[in-house]
Amino acid sequence: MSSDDKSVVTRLRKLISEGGYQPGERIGEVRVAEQLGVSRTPVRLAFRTLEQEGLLQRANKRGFVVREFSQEDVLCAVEVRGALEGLAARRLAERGLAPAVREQLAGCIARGGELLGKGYLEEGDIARWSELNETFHCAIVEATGSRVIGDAIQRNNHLPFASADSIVIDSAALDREYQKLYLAHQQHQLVFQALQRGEGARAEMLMREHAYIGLRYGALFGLDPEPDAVQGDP
Amino acid sequence: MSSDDKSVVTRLRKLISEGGYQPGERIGEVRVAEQLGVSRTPVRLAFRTLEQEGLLQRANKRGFVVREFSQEDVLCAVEVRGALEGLAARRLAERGLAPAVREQLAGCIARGGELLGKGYLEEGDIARWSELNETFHCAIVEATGSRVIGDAIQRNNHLPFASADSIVIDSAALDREYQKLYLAHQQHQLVFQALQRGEGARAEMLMREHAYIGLRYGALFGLDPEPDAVQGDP
DNA sequence: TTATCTATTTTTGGATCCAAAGTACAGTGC
DNA sequence: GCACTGTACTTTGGATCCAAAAATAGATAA
Repeated sequence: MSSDDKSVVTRLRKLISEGGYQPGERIGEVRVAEQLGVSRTPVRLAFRTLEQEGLLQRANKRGFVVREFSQEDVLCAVEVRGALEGLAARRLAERGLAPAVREQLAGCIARGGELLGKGYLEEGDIARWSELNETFHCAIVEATGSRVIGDAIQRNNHLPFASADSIVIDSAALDREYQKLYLAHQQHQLVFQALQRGEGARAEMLMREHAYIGLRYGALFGLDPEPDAVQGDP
Repeated sequence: MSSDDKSVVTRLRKLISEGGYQPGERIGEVRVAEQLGVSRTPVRLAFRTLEQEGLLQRANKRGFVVREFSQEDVLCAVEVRGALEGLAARRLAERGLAPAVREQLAGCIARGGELLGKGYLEEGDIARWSELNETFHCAIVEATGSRVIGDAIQRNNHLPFASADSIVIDSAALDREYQKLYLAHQQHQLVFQALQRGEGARAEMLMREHAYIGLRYGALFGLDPEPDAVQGDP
């Protein structure tokens, strides 16, 4: 009753990640069902999905608790993504870029250059970057052909702060965020270069390093010296 | 009715991987429910879990189909495991081996040496190797501390032919399988050496290469020149 | 003869009901 | 006063029921 008809899994995921339930807290079916205005059945289904995604954890033979993520876990998730996207990039470089993919990646980079060419960042730019960044990363993964790597990345991305577009946060320091995005843009260009030249190892390593951008690159520009937000809202 | 009380997910996973349902085939709730002697509810729950694991795939807005895996998919899954276990090994090497872990790994290697020391392979040896191999790999992953990498590997392992102990098959050519296992044993020793010395990059690369052993090493010993079993029955 | 529209049937998704397992609380005995 | 046990309540898991959506088959018209 209380909201739109987005899938229960999505809504519950959001509910958890926005702090509706604290990490480590027990999460009950009935309460969630009431909160989402549905019966217990879809909630139970969603619990299983979220368990597999790693957001929920089976409590001692009895129900689920919200999984808590340490700094270490977030780092691991980022490194996992780096490893997997690196793998995808290497495979793509080794097999050669299909023209369509080449086009798509070039398009992303062109749009990125446009976006950052004016030398500063506006409010809407963040969303635009996020979108093209997403497209860039997805294009590389999808070009792998097989869904196996993509699925692995997808599952990992459900963990908090693991996905590729959990970068820009501090919209009060847009000037410094600009520098970070510019560096990201340059890394995209380098990855693209390596992919075009068939430099598999280089593409892989660039992609792996690129994964750290949301986690370790803030320090370069005086941003978030110690990021301590672990789960949930920006 | 028709079987023991193992979890529905496990039984259904086995049912699928043993060819009860063909890859690409639509899988219906009612039929599975009847086959397993349970109601539709637990089957629906299991479907969601298996969907996340990648064994099932949503048919366009209507039910599920059994996912089909190409040779390419199997290769991808193996490479994903290599990338992730490599990551785990690197982290472990960089952080140093805790004495307990060192002990456990050394134990695995000692048992492996014992097993292969006699120069040939007996029937029960395969199960023994499988068990110690499992222990070795798990120990490295678990020593990472964070569950994130372990979960990612675990999920990947549910894909057919992806897990670390899908190696030995041909029990009619035990002599040649012996050579493969011996090479695996040597690789374990090298990984252990690298871990002890804190050689992160080496440990990672060794582990990545080691992942191929179930897929590409048969050719060295005149085994399975073209493995074409993909999903399910031999 | 074929294509399209409609009706029936099949099947999934959601809600409710029932049983079983676990937990908490209270009472009693040592 | 503390511990143990029994009972009641909470909560999950499984089964059944109902509705809605899609597929299939049939019929009619072009």
